[in-house]
Amino acid sequence: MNLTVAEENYIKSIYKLEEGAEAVTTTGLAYELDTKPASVTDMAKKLKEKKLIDYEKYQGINLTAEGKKAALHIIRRHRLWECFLVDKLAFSWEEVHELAEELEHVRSEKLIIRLSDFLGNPTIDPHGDPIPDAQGKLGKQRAQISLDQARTKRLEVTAVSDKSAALLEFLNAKGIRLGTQLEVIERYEFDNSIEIKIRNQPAFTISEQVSKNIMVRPL
Amino acid sequence: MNLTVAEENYIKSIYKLEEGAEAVTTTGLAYELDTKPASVTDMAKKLKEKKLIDYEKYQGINLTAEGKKAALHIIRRHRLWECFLVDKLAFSWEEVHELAEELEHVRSEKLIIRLSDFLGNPTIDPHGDPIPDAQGKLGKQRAQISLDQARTKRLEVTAVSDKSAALLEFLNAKGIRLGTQLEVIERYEFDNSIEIKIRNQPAFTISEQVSKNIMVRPL
DNA sequence: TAAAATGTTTAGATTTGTCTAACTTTTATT
DNA sequence: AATAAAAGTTAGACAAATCTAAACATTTTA
Repeated sequence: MNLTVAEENYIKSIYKLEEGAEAVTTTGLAYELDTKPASVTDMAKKLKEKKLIDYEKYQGINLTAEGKKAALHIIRRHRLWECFLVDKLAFSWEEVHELAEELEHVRSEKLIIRLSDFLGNPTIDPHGDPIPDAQGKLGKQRAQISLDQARTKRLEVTAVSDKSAALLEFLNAKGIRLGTQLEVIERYEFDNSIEIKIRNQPAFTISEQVSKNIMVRPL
Repeated sequence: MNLTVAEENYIKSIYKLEEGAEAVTTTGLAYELDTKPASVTDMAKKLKEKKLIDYEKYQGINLTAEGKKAALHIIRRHRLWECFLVDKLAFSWEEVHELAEELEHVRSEKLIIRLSDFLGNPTIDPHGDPIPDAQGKLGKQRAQISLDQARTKRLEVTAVSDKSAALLEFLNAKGIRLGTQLEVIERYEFDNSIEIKIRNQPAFTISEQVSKNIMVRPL
């Protein structure tokens, strides 16, 4: 299956939205891809033709098995390049998403296998997301929960679900990275903000916007 | 200056043909890019508009100073990726050209600077070609001469000018790589073939086709 | 349940890069 | 120098990916 860059981006975004359990709507996908609903409808017809998605007029979009497999291969490439950029070229986690968006479209099975070997076949990327293997299989993911939903006091950061430079820079500034251990001091119901503390540093408060995107596991 | 992938490929090919001292003709460029003369004429108008080439109807194509600078940056990216593929991912020299053709179009100054650092700021690529620096400057190139024109008996291979997998695989098979020391045993005028010997191995004959593409320096 | 609001699709246009076929200019040949 | 051949250009078409504006379908809400 030979996909264009645009097709690959659609497949990846559909996969992402499907994971979030929402039905994939024309508008939602347009928003995700920063394009217009009309463009999504056009592309949906093409991807249906290629049997990568199930699509009926007005009925939303879903990946077929084949589409899912394609998505996992693209995601594998993306996450391996992110590892390369952080581990080998010393980029910080907020810089790599954009670059990996471009590198991921270089299609060579051999390149990706060698890159993975070179990196020591990593299983998670710099944001804590799991890397599919060469067959497109995702290792069973540790049960993750977002910080705003966690109900224990002591937690460890396992991933970040929003990869925007803005959020990641904020987390850098606060000293929050993968593996950081947190203690929840207080939850404020009126705005769902949370007061947290890292080690012996002074406590600080983060908004629901932020805590929703921090994935944690209980300690 | 923001170039499309197609524009970058044109600029790179024009640079290559200009180096070969030939005037860059519509047909020659079409052949180099595996496209049609009509397409070249179309693109020439665009590149002239962007002031990257000098072009007048029927008068051939030449890079402007700005065009040359752009070309050198693209070539820098290409050659650095080739180094990465060979040095870090253990690809052989005949495999990397194609992959680098894709990787070179990821435009990020920072990425390329870091990649270069990571590789130890190499100055020649796996085919013996010099790598332009971050300012687009080419280190003064060692005077190179092709094997078919060399007139001394003992020579060292410094570069290969044709990067096709076919030629490079042939050279692999014969044990010819960068740095290989050769002795010319005989030159046959009727077909310009050359009999050469490596170390203590048996002599063998190569065609003019091949010897034209092996760059050497006298020992 | 009918009207309004929201969401989706279609139709037609645009941009980029390409092509073929016809035409023009330049170069080579007699 | 006239003409033939080669090289280069133009015109018009096409595919991919996008857009706007208008039409259509579904969902919400009053």
